[in-house]
Amino acid sequence: MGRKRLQESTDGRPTVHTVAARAGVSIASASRVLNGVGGSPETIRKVRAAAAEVGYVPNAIARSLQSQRTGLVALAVEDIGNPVYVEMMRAIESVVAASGRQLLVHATGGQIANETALLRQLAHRYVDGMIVSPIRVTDDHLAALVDSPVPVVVVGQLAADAPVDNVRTDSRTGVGLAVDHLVAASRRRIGFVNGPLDTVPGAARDAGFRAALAAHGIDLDDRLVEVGDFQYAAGRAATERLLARARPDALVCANDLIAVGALHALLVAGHRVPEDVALVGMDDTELARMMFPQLSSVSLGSTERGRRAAELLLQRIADPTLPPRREQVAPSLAVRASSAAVPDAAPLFVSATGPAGADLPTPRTPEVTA
Amino acid sequence: MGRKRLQESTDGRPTVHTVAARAGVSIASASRVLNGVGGSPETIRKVRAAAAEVGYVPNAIARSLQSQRTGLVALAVEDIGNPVYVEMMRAIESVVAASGRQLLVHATGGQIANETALLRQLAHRYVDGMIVSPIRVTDDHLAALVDSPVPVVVVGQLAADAPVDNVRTDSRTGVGLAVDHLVAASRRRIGFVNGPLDTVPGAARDAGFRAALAAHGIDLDDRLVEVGDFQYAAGRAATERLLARARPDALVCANDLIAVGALHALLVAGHRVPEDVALVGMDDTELARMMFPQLSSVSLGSTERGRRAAELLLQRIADPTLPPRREQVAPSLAVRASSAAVPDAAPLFVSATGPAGADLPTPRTPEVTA
DNA sequence: CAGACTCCCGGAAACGTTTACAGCAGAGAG
DNA sequence: CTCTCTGCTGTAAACGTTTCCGGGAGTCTG
Repeated sequence: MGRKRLQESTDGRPTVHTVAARAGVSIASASRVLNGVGGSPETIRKVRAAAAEVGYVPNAIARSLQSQRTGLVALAVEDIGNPVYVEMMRAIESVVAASGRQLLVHATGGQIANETALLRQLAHRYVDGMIVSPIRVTDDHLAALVDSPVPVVVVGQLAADAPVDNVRTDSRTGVGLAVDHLVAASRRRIGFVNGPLDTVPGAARDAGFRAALAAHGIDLDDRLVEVGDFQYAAGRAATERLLARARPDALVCANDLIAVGALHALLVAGHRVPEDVALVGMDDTELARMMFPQLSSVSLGSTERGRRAAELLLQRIADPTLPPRREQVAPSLAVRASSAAVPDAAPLFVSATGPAGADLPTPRTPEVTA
Repeated sequence: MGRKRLQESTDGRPTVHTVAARAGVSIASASRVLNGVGGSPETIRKVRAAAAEVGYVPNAIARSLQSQRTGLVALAVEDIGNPVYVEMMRAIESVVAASGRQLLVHATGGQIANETALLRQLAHRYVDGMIVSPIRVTDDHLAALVDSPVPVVVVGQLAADAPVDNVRTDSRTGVGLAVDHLVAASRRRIGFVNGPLDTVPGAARDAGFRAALAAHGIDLDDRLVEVGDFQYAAGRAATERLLARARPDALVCANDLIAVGALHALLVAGHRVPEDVALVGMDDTELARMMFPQLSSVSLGSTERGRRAAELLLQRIADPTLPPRREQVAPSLAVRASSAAVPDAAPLFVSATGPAGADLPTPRTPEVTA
């Protein structure tokens, strides 16, 4: 038997050397066969057999070191519990998988240190590229993005001159759609439950809300504005605070999680939705359709943004010399039962009536692209 | 300037060679300084300066090839949109992060081919270990798990003799808790909305439901059992089918997503929850608390299972010779408004009454560990 | 002042793979 | 029969890092 220089046969996993020795060929031939390129029938047979016998499995890291690519793409979002990121992830995944790569998701928990550390660490070549959707952006952060060793695409607002591929939407305008819709439905005491103002989306949505009210000549009543986290619990608590001091006839929420919290707070407090208070969320996630009544929501095109981000990333991986590009996805409004303008005689929120026809007032996702 | 043998200064990224040459030291010294081990003050200064000047960033892949560890741990679940996995992920993440590693999440989409492929591919050393929660397990699958080149921990039911670290719960018993609770509340026409029977959890829950009814001497009415996916839409559709042919006074759902779908179907059909139909979900996720009324739910200890799985994995990574271990987490029942036994005079599902005290009937997660 | 000890340094090997290159045998063409 | 071409093979270099090891300089001890 050719036992010339086998690797540690004691515990080490088999390498291409092991297979080559066992098959009685050189490592070059073994590698070629294992990669399906070249090799005589006899060699192929011997190598295949040897590989199977020792249970050879190639070391992807060594391969990557050689090929300079890992076939992995990462997505970093702050909170994987937010369904909007799930939708985005699904869109990205389908594009990425189609290119033969795999998608890895990393939750940063929103801590900025975490996110920069991730960028500096993960991007140190473990992945071929990365899509990141930061909710806070510092200069430090931006610097890490710009001189990342691997291609990065940012989903979300970014400084106009940042030399980074960027897919954005206009949530400022998005909030405007919600306000327009509510005003058209004769609501005037429109409240707003927002996320933290020191975040990029929080700030944009606040600006959008103020601008929209102004455009309709409505004075902003500060008691109708509350701020919390972009989470369910915070949304519910913020709404409770708001309801304790004001009497809105409509509520715009900065995302669907907050809107669900608001809905809960409203119902617990005995308000009818939409009769007493109309409710509009944002992001138009599956969650909005899961509620009863179903929630109107401003779509920021998460799926579309995810798809485009993935495409930008793949293109940049293919050609790193491309100039930075920026794409924009327009918001739209999905009107559902939680804000449908209905006559008082036909309340949408039925609780103890007959079954027949009760489903009617809950329209199936009528998309009003305003 | 010592321009002896710099790497391709044209486009290639700086390597430790670049830094060493620029600092006028050997690559060994450069590496030592960059790793913070050894080096004279002067050398340290020179290397640090050189590294900063060229913007050196270590190649993690090369480092991993040498050290045989990547510092990455993967979690593979079928559907990242299911909040139960989000909870599990959070628990795992906190343990993994504490060990200085990073967690990557991969959604398999439930396709078994996908999952085995992932195992065979990702586990080819890109990660130091992997936690996987399969909902279907074939022999092929099991084989891939057993001779995975990296440590694997399975969350979920597995053949008793499978030599794989395993954290499980007893969802069979869990369903029993729900049925016991409903029977105690004088419900007798108890329906069941399950996931696919060819999945491990689906089969276990089906068995649990039948056993529990039998234990209470209740004959199973097949019209009260429906099957769909473990998803919201499927749960809603399945419940609609069930309601079209039967008249349950309680519904047990195989997970919270299904339960939310069932709630929607019930409310749309005009049934009051819990007066007309009591509802119990499973997994006790955040989603259950987000609903109105809040859903009772059988906790399968997702957080606990995630934590334990992560600990098992870290221990196995530290010592791969450990014998396979199996841990079990007991289910418990969280009773909330959707199944609270209340006198008819004080309906839980208030829809248009005053605000004061209306929150009372919605208890804050009273854990009844039966 | 000699010896032992400490500290730092550079050369070289190693991790496991892919691949450029050259050698070699066999086959077909002239 | 010789020349060329084709197809396969093995040697060795490369990817970028860490680390073992031997050597040299300096310091402390006796």
